[in-house]
Amino acid sequence: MKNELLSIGEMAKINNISVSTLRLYDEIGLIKPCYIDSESRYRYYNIRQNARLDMIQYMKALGMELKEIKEVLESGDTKLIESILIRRKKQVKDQMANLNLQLAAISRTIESLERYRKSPSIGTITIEYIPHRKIYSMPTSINFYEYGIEVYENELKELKNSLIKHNLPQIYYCNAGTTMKKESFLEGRLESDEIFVLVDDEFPQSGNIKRIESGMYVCIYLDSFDDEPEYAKRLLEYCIENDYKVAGDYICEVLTEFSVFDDEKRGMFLRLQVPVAFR
Amino acid sequence: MKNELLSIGEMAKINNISVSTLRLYDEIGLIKPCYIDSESRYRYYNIRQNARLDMIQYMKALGMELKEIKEVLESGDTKLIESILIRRKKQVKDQMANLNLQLAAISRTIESLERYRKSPSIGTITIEYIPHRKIYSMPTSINFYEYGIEVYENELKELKNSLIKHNLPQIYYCNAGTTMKKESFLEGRLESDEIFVLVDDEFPQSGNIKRIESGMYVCIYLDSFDDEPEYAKRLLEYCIENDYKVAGDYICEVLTEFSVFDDEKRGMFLRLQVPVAFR
DNA sequence: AAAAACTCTCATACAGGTTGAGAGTTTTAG
DNA sequence: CTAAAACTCTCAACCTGTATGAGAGTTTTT
Repeated sequence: MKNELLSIGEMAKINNISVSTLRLYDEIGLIKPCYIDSESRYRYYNIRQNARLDMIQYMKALGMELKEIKEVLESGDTKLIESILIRRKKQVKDQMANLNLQLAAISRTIESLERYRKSPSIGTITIEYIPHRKIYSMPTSINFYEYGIEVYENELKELKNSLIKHNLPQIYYCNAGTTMKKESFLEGRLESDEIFVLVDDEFPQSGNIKRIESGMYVCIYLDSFDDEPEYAKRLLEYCIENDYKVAGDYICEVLTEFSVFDDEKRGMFLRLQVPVAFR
Repeated sequence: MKNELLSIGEMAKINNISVSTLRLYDEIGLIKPCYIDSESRYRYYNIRQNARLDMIQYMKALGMELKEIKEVLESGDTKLIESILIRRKKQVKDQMANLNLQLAAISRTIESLERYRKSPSIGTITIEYIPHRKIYSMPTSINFYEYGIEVYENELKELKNSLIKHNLPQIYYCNAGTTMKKESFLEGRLESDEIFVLVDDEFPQSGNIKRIESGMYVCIYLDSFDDEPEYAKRLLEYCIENDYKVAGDYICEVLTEFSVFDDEKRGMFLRLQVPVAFR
């Protein structure tokens, strides 16, 4: 080692960086060794070059790309740095907003899984208080009860595309459901009305957002769409037998949907529900 | 197109995903087309497969890796999903903490640049109120005024390594500085005392953190370390001439450091300062 | 002078795709 | 029915910011 000159390994060590990273930076011209032995091709650095390397690491910590860093270092233009930083600031904010959504979605999913494990067995009928909910919904264009799962899938796709088109976070797309008018339900006709996804309070307000009021609901649990007609019937019968007055529209809510068990069918856990009033 | 079957392009379109991504998912076994024409090798999907694709996209939105998603889908174990989600939750939180630091650092840097542009010309002497500051500092092991920039660089490196060793965010490493005892300054001896980086209030408390009190400071601006001795002398002379009583230790503060203009020297903007009391 | 430690170049791998070439297949228009 | 348009196939390369490793050469230490 010549006086004042640092080998690549030394330079790497004092800067807490790897040797290969230094070689990469040399290659792309971010920071070139101040001397290269013409015979051995060994790279040698001067300790003064730390300043530049610090700057590189600092900009990297700010989340800038190597390309941008190079550009900035080459131009020597503080205006350019600033504009990149301002852009970056926005990026970071977006990322944070995104992570917040993710976090909320993860929590919801974990809760959903817990509920799945603790949920009553298929066919159980309960009378429960359900807090108010917000939904993002669209009217169904076809009554999918008549046409089967394919049509339902299509409607769901459209709902999803609508989310995308309005630039809304798709991450909510997990707890979905459909509604049916009270009248249809009471008359035993299966006529889909709306399809929706549940959203939480942070969801941006928009035209398609509705609120489902809190209240007492009579519910029945099941695990397949195929069984919906039969279980809806049971639900209605139960209401009549027990003299509950149906007070609002019928909802078929997907509590948990983990299609991990089967490739073709939605692995589901559903709760059919109607709000009731006590006379 | 056969009835009920979707070509890869159609499947891609209704799921807002690219054709090549679908091919990739096929290749890694995430989702296989339900039918492949044995002659043309064209992939065909069933609309029911949307369920699985939805799940994949949902998990992706949760920040899971494709590998993890595959694992989960193959195992069909909700416990596994949950453990991955819990791990992921922690990751997301860490990332957010990181982004918060980044955001603060970016803001500081933008401010720093603004200050740089608006700063007085070299040699200007000012008397200003400076709010209190927090620093992360280490005593200098050698008086680098005697040995020059290389030694300073080394000290700075050690400070940085100390940050890393204590697992502290390196992102603060931008506004650095050194201090000198009041007595040394008054006697015109250049003797370095401490080297530091400025940190903000969110910085984790630790043994090396000190507070520099707010107050009135006499300051002189310059743009190179090399000029420090001369400008420190001028600062002292100014204090004496104007009968300001030096009330504390001397600080050499790096306001802006953008070594974009030169490979070898720190492109700097410095402010030498001493707190003063009015008699 | 030998051994240990270091460095060189070149190649490969990672994730999660995107892009493109060149060939073959299906659908549509006339 | 045929030609053109649109689609799809495979295979390969590219992106970022490194990490890892092979095999050869160089420097430092013993």
